[in-house]
Amino acid sequence: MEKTATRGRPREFDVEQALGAALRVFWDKGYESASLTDLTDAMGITRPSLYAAFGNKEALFKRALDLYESEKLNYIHCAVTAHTAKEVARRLLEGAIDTMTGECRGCMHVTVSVINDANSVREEVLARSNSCFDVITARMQRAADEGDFTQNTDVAGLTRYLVALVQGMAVQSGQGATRAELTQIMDTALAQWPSR
Amino acid sequence: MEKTATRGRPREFDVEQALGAALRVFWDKGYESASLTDLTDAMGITRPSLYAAFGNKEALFKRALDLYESEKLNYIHCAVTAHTAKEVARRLLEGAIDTMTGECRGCMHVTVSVINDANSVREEVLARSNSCFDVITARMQRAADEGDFTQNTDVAGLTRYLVALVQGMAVQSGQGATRAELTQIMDTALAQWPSR
DNA sequence: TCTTTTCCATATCGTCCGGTATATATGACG
DNA sequence: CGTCATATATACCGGACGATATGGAAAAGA
Repeated sequence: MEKTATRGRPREFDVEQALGAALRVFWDKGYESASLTDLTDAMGITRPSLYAAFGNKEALFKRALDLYESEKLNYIHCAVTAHTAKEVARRLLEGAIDTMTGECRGCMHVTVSVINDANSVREEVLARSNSCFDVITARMQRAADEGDFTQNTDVAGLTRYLVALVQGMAVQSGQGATRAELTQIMDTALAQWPSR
Repeated sequence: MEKTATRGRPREFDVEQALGAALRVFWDKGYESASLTDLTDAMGITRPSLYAAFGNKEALFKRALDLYESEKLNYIHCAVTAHTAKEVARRLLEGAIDTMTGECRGCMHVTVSVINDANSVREEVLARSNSCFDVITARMQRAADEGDFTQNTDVAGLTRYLVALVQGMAVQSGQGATRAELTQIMDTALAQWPSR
């Protein structure tokens, strides 16, 4: 999609690196609270360079969101390949902990969607958040069909429950919880999981 | 604390009612995203009236936070009076659902604390959030001392787990989850609870 | 009624916001 | 080298932000 224009003065900064820096800012502050000054400072570029490379703040955010999902939420698609529902849950919670104790705290979907602001970006994040939910629901439904649960289990409820745990860990992580404390949550949940 | 000055022209609006309106705005939008225009529109007063009655935006927020805790989070102090740990959990989750499906969605503590902004108000909210956590921890520790759990239970972990569920429900509620969907989460959690 | 006190309405302050116009620097191509 | 296309740097735009100065309206006390 990027034009490989050789004509003219070449760009002095690395677009992917700048995008990574922008992601970290949005991840921390959400959309509205991340100012252009925050962004350009973190990206090490000037305002006109940002607009030339990405269009505007909203387009930059969507690019950052794509990067977030492909690099930071890939653990979800990885987790659903596990062979049992409990192993799916374990990998989901572990993946969440790894992501949330890495370069930034919390979850970008949560951070952006929690504020009931009428900004255009929230709808996009909600849709993507629901998409993650659907992936897990489908996997849990398969587990139910395969007789993976010890008792009659409400699949939608169990999925919502699992996602709520991840979102709760995101909140606590953003509030300063350590990796050990997040692991306590995971261990407590897995000790109660309704299947082998 | 309010001066009962009979001298001069009396105030034309009801302070408590205006405070309730301000609470709903902060509850929806958090601190920074709630503009003075949002607030005065909802409160039905003008800017100078707001400043005369409450001092400034930050002071108004703290007053609203007090109101939120005394009117909306009282279910926590009510829940910990239950006789078993499981009943405590049930009342906590039920109270959370009731609060989050009332006049506003989500949890004000969550909304304000997820944004990693350096504003002065966040620290206050984090402290109060931790205070809620401590109340539940103390109750769960008592339950453990009274032999309330079926297996050896990590009290801090179980508390974090329970709080994570409430916070996750807050996130989903803010994302549009219905009361029935939140109840699914509660039912799933209680069906697995590690005690009678 | 007159003074005092406080409230309300309007208009405005300085600052930061997202976004851009203008001018200059730099490198590819002929 | 000269030309052209594009990047960068500076300074700026209109608008929204939190907060206030100012002036008139209204009610209590003398």
